[in-house]
Amino acid sequence: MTIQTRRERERAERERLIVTAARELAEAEGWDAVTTRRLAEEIEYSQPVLYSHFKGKGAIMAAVAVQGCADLAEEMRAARTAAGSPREALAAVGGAYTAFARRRPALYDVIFTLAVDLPFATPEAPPALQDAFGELLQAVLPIAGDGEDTGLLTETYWAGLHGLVTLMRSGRLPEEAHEQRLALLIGHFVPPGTS
Amino acid sequence: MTIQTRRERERAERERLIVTAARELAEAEGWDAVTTRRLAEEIEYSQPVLYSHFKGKGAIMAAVAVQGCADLAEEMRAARTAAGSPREALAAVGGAYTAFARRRPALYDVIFTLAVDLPFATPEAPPALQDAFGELLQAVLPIAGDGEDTGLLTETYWAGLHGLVTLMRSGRLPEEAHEQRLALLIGHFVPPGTS
DNA sequence: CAGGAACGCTAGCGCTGCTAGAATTCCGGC
DNA sequence: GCCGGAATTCTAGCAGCGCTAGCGTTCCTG
Repeated sequence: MTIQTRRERERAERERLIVTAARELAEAEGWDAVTTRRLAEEIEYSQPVLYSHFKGKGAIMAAVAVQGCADLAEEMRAARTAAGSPREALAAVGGAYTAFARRRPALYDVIFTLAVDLPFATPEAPPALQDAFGELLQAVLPIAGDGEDTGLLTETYWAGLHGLVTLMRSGRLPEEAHEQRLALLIGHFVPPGTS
Repeated sequence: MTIQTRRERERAERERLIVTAARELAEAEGWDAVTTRRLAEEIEYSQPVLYSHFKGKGAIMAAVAVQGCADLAEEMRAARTAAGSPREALAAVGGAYTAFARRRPALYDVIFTLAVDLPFATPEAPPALQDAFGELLQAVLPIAGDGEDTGLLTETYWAGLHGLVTLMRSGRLPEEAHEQRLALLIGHFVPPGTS
C-alpha cells in the first residue's frame, strides 16, 4: 500500500510541476513559447510524459486556466469586501478584474480567450470559474434595477470588462484612457442616486 | 506600356484572388483550415507566389480583415440610417454589429481578435476601420450625456458589444439570452428620458 | 534571333502537436 | 538472492505548419 501511495503522490506532484511550469513559461515568454518540447525540457522529462498526465496541450492550458481563475476570484473578493458602498464595490471588482488582465495577460488569455475545452456557463464548470463569476455577481446584486435579471446583468457587465481589456491588450484601444473608459462603464451600470 | 500594364493588372487580379480565396476558405472551414499550402492549391499556384504578394500569412489575413470591415461598416450604416430615434439607432447599430459577428464569425475574428499587424486607434488605420468606428460614433453621439467624451463613450460601448460576442462565440456565455443581454447593455447606455 | 531579366516552381529547413514501439526500471514471488 | 512480469519512460518518427533559397523556364527587349 505504501509503495502504491508513494507513486501516486509522486505522480500528482509531477502533474503540479507540469502545470506550474506551463504557467510560469507562459507568463514569462507568452503562450507561443509554451511548446510541448520546451515544457518537457523544463520539467526534465521527455515529451510523452506530458501525455500520460494530460490529453494534450489544450488540457494543460485548461489546468493553468482553472488555477489562474482561482487567483482572479480571490483578488476580486478582496477588492469587493474592502469596498464601502455598493457603487464602490462594483468599481473595485471591475478595477481588480481589469488590473488582473493587464498584470497577468498570459493567464487572462488562457482563461478567457484561448482554451476552449472548459465548460463555462453550466453546473459542470470548475468551481474556480463559478467563484470568479460569483464575485462579479455579488458586486452587481446591490445595484440591479427593479425587474432586472441579476445573472444577465452580471454577464453584461462582465462582457463590458472583457471587451475593454481584450481590445486594449490587442492594441485596438489605446492604453492611456483605460481608467476613463472603465469609469464610464461603471457609471452607466450604477443607477443614478445609488450611493 | 500595354504589356507592363497588362502584367500589373493580372498581378492585381491575382492578389484579389488570394484575398478572396482566403476569406472564403476561412468562412467555410475556419481559419485553422487556411494554411499557405491549402491557399496555394486553391488559387492554383505554388506557395511562394503568396509571398510575392504578401509579407506572410498575417498580411493576407490583414487584407481580409480590412475587406471584411468595410462590409461591417456598411451594414451598420444601413441599420443606423433606417432607425428613427437616437435610441433606436444605437440599438440598431449594436444589433447589426452583433449580428455580423454571429453570421460571419471567421471574418469577425480576423478583424477584432486574431490579426495584430493592423494599426487601429491611429490616423494610419485603414479607412474601413475608421468608417466602422465612425458608424458606432454616429450612433453614440446623440445619446451622450453632458460632459461625456463621445469618443471614449463610443469605445466603451464598442467594448461592451465586443465582449458580448466574443464570450458568447467561445462558449463562455450561453447563446439563448443574447438579445436580452444586448438590450441590457443598450438600456444602460441610453440616459433615461431619451426618446 | 540572341541575351537577359522577370517569374514561378521544386525542394527543403526548422518547427509544431502527438504517438508507436523499444528499452529500462522496479516490484513481488520463489 | 534472483528472476519473471508489469509499469513506466525514452527514442524515434509522422504529418503538417510558415517560410525561403535557388534552380529552370518563360517571355520581353535590343
